[in-house]
Parts: sequence; C-alpha cells; structure tokens
Amino acid sequence: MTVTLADVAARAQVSPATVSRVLNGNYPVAASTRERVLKAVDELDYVLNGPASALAAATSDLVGILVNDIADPFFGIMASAIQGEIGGPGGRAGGERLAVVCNTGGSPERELTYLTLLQRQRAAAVVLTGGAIEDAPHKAAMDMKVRKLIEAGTRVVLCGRPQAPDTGAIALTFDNRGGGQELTEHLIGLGHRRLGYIAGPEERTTTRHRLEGHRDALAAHGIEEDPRWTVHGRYDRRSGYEATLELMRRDPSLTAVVAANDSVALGACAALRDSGLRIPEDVSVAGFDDLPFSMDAVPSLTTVRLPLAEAGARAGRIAMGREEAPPGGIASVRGELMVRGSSGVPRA
Amino acid sequence: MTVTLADVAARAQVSPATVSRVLNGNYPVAASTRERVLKAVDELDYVLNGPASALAAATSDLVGILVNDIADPFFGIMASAIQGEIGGPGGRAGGERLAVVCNTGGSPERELTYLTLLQRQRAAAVVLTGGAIEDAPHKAAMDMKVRKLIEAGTRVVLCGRPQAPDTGAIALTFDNRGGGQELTEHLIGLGHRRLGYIAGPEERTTTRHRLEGHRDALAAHGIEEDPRWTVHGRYDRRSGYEATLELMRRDPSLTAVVAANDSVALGACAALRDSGLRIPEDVSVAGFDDLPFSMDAVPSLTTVRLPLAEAGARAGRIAMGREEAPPGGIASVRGELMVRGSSGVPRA
DNA sequence: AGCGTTGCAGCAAGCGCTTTCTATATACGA
DNA sequence: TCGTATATAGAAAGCGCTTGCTGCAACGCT
Repeated sequence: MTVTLADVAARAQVSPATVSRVLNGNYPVAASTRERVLKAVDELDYVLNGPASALAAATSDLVGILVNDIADPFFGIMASAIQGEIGGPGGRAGGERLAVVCNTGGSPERELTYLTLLQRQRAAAVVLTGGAIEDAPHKAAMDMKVRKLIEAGTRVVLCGRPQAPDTGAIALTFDNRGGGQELTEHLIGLGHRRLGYIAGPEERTTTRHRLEGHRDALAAHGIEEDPRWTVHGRYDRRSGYEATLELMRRDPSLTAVVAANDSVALGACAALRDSGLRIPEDVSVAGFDDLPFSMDAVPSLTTVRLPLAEAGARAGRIAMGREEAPPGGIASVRGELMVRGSSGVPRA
Repeated sequence: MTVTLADVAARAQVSPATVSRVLNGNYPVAASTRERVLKAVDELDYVLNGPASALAAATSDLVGILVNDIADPFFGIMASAIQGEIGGPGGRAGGERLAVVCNTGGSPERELTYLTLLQRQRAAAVVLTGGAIEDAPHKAAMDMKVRKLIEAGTRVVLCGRPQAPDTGAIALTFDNRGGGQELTEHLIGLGHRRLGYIAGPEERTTTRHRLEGHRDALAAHGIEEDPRWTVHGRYDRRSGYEATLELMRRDPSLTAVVAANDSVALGACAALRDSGLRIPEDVSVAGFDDLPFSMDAVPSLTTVRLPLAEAGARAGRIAMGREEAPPGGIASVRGELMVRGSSGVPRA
C-alpha cells in the first residue's frame, strides 16, 4: 500500500489537516510540529497524491505547452525556454509545477484533443506555440476551447502565434511579415530580380505571413512575381531540397531562393550544390528563424533571427503570472535580419 | 460553475454511475441509454474531471518522458517517436493518454524532482531518455525512485540509457561503445594515427561509453593515446568549436577530430575552417548520432547513425504495454557507421 | 407455472486530500 | 482578575469520480 497523508499524520501524532498545512505552507504551524511532520514524511517516504490534491483544491500544477513538432529545434528552443520559466522542478520547493510539452505534429485534431486533455487535467496554464492552422471551423473550435479554458481559470498564452481576438488569450506574436519583407528587401537590394520562394504548408499563418512579407517587398520594388516562382512544401529539409529542384526546373534563371525557414533553406542549399550551382555566386539562399545550425552551414545562412528563447521565456513568465501581460494582451516580437554568406550579388 | 458528471446524469435521466460507465465503456450499457448520455454530454459540453477520475480509479492517463535537453533534436526525435506511440490524442478515442515531456536540462536534481512529480501524478508510465549521470549517490537515488515508481504500478522504460539493474526497469540501450569503436576504426583504417577526441560532459554514461569505444579502437591498433588529445565539453556546437581550437593548439599535427556528437562535430568543422584548415584534406572530422542536419553539412558528416525514432517508438510501445519487453528486460540497439565526406585519408 | 439466469441500472461507499469552522490554549490589556 | 485577541490544532464536510454490490425486469429453462 502507498503511504497516505493519514499515515504521516498518525506517525507525527497530528491531524491530517496539520500535515496538509505543513506541506503546503499556507497556514501557520508551530515550528516544533512542522519538524515532527517533516520527519514523519521523510521516514515514511511519503509522496503527495497529485490527483487527490488537485481534486480537493480544485487546482493543478500542470502547465501545458503545445508544439507543432518537437523534433524541430524551432519548437524545442521555445519549449525549453518556456519550461525554464515555468519553474518546473528547480524553482523553490513547494511551488513545483509540471511543465508538459505536447506534440501536436501539426494536426488540428491532436491540437484540439490535447487542449481537451489539458482542460480535463484542469491545467494551471497553457502555452500554444507556433503558427496556427487557418481553417475556419478548426479555428472556431480552437477559439472556443481557449475561451472555455480561460473561463475555467487556466491562463492561456500564445507564443509565436497570431492573436485570437475575443478569447482572452495573451499573444506574443512574431513579426513574420515584417521579417519576410526585410529579408527579400535585402536580396532585392543586392540586385536580385528573379527570386524563387519555398513556402511552408498552406493554411498556416506563419506560411502566409512570411510569404506576404516577401510579396510586399517585391511589390514595393515593382517586381512582378511569376507564379512559377512559388512552391509550397513542409517545414523540413527534404521539402526544401525537392522544392528547389522544382523551382530551378521551372525557371533556371532564378538568382535567389528564399525559404520558409532555415531547415528548408539547408535543403535548398543541398539541392543547388547537387545541381552544380555555387552559393551565393550562382544562386543566393535565405532562410528564416536563425536556428543554431544555420551559422554552421557553408556558406553560413542569411536569415531572420527570431528571439525564440526570449519570447518563450516571456511567454512562460506571463503564463505563470510572474510578468504583466503586454498592453492589450498582445505584443509583436520583431525578427532581426542576419546577413551572412549565403546571399550575394546575382550572377551577371 | 463547471459541468459535473451529476449534471450530465440529471440531464440524461440516469445515475452518475451509468454516465461514468458510458464514458469509460467498461461495462455494458443499453444502446438507447448510451445515446441519451452521449447526447447530454455533448449538449452540456461536459469535460471529465481528470484529477477526480484519477483519484477514484487510482490510475492516471499521464505518461512522462524525461529528456536532457529538449532543444536538442537528439532528444526531440526520440520524444516525438515515443509520444507517437503513446497514442497521445490521435489514438482511438477514449484511451487517450497525455504524453508529457519533461526537460531536465541535464540536472540531477531536476531529474529526480520530475520523477517525484510524475510519481505524485501516479503516471501510468515513464520513459527516461539519454545518458545517465554517473554520480553514485544520484544514481542510487534514481534507482530507488524508479523502484518506487514500478512498485506503484508505473511502467518504466529506459531509452538510450544503460540498464539499471535490480530496478525492474526495461532498458533499450544504445551501443555507444561499439559505435565509437567502429567510427575510430574507420578513421584508423584511412590511415589516421593522431586523433583528437572531443568528449561530452564528464560523469555521463554516454560520454564514457563513446570515449571507451574510441580508446578500444586505438588500443586494438596499438596506437598510444596522448592525453592532450582528449578534451571534455558540452554536447553543443559552441563547445565543439572551442574544444577544437584547444585541440589544435595543443597538437597541430592531429589529422582527425572525433566528436562526441554531431552538434559538436559541426562546431569542430567551423573551428577548423576558421583556422584555415580544409576538411577532410587537412583534418578529418567525425560525429555521432546522425541527426538530420549532419548530411547537410559541407562536407557531409561521417558519423554513426543511431535509430532514434525506431528506438523511441519501441520504447513507447513497451511503455504502453503494447509490445513485449525484450528478454531479460534489456536490449542493445546498434548504431550504423555512415561514411561521408568529412573523413578522408590523412594529409601526408 | 416456478425459478435460476442474464442484462442493465442505481446506491452508496469511498479514493486522499484541502479547507472552513470550531476548539483550546496562551498572551495581552484594562 | 476577567474579557478578548492571537496562535495553533482538530473535526468534518466535501471535491467529482469509480465500482462493488444490490435490485429488478425480462428471459429461458424444466
């Protein structure tokens, strides 16, 4: 049998109530009594029953972090930062919270189900990371769930995801559009006029915003875009490789390839190299996110740095109520253009 | 107020017991009744109270996954695979489990605390990934916790971590030693005799085993190792960069650098390049793990592929009781040598 | 027709904790 | 010295669910 509060109480010769109070430290207990209780806890190797505690107190110490793809460092970095602030273990004893990261794999159903599961667990807070899926019914369902969660006392923070108006969720959005624009401006500034674009999966806010930024830049410089210059793919290397091959097949005269993110950009680099093209002499390549490996690419990748760790940390603090929410419940986080070796002037 | 089981029961004109049984599907309920109940659940938008359920049933649907560094794809890939098998949402409805990944950051205390937290939540299963910390007191404490968890009915699986004898935990270990040996054999086979080694953090099983494999290979070929040829660092790129600089400073005549993992190897490549050395003409480099980005490095990285996803999936299945544990409760997973562009014959 | 089965639903007793309210003891001021 | 504030501990009522057991029809058997 497992040890219960009552066992500890018996051993310490106090009432269960007192033990509970010692453990929670939210009520005055005489020092001598406290010690006796702690000793008993130790001797019996007592571990609180989480569900029972959560039930009685109507609160839980679970904090959920939803990510699209846990194997992608983009999310890993954010999750790590969020978790760091949640305290998880490592904070002062007692106030321990179990930060749990849930991998949706980009699937709408899983996203929703995880939210339900967290709602079921009466999670203290939930942080949703990464772009949202742009499907009206799904979005409505999500918003509804978020509203329900908040109603039930769960704090909801969006990190790197667009605001969800009228849900009450706090949003820390990334300025994907601005970043995308700046990146393409840079390429145009170098003299590029024929730019391929490898977009992420359709129906994703991140995909759309980055692409819009790219197009804004083109439009601002009077460059008319050829529909053949845009290909959609997934946010991974493989996809970038294939898309680049396709792009160059469609129009070998392209002088630059802008990728939806760094992984895709790396795939693009590989494809270009395998096609016998030099970077950036023949074709310039640009990514997005500035993940750690991007500066190690050869040549190192020109990209837009997103302060993933900082944003995640902030989201975590807000979720824990340790930092004021931004005015209006929304803040936009800017990216920073990192010009490196993979972009240069176009070939003659 | 939130909706409770009783509310649903009232609305469906049945007893709470019946509602519970419909929801759990573990007791015969007439079809007509079931329908009425489900309708009520739907109309009231009822969400089960997880803690209450867990308390009453003395079981939980939580499955914990402990990782050392969630921002590292090595762990991300395993976690993703494990989670995929846990079912998480996405499996058939009803049997939903909340797979939670906990980031220990490599800290012994956090590792232990997370285990306590999971014990507190009465987790259904726990998967511990990655190398263990080789500190006797900590190991003892961990083993004790694991034993307690198992005693309490939690299934514990180690994935990529050495067996913990007498704890009852199932282990899927990686053959780090064999992999390390094979890798160094390869380099020796190419003609290298002066090899630098960038090891991971000390007091880690993974670090030790890989290094031992390396030394086994050297010894097998009668190569005497110079103590200056080994440097310890962290498992990240930065560390690899610095360690390589140090290594080349200590002995510029080294013709190969073997890194503890791929991230470190990438850092090594960067350092060598920055020192004006060509890879592999001047110095060969080898990594370990074969993470996705490794083949994109220029030159692509010679490394040892660990079947992270496969092992994770298997660990997940075992944790869920959907796959037989290996005989003896332990299985060793081999790595596969991937010879690529970063290794070549030594310079004259 | 009588009676053991079988199928389905309800009763009610907890699961192990938290917390309000109450009790006791001690300290204080008048 | 008495009344009242102050500090500390206990009693007990749940929190919302699960489940063993009981109840009661309808059924099939001899």
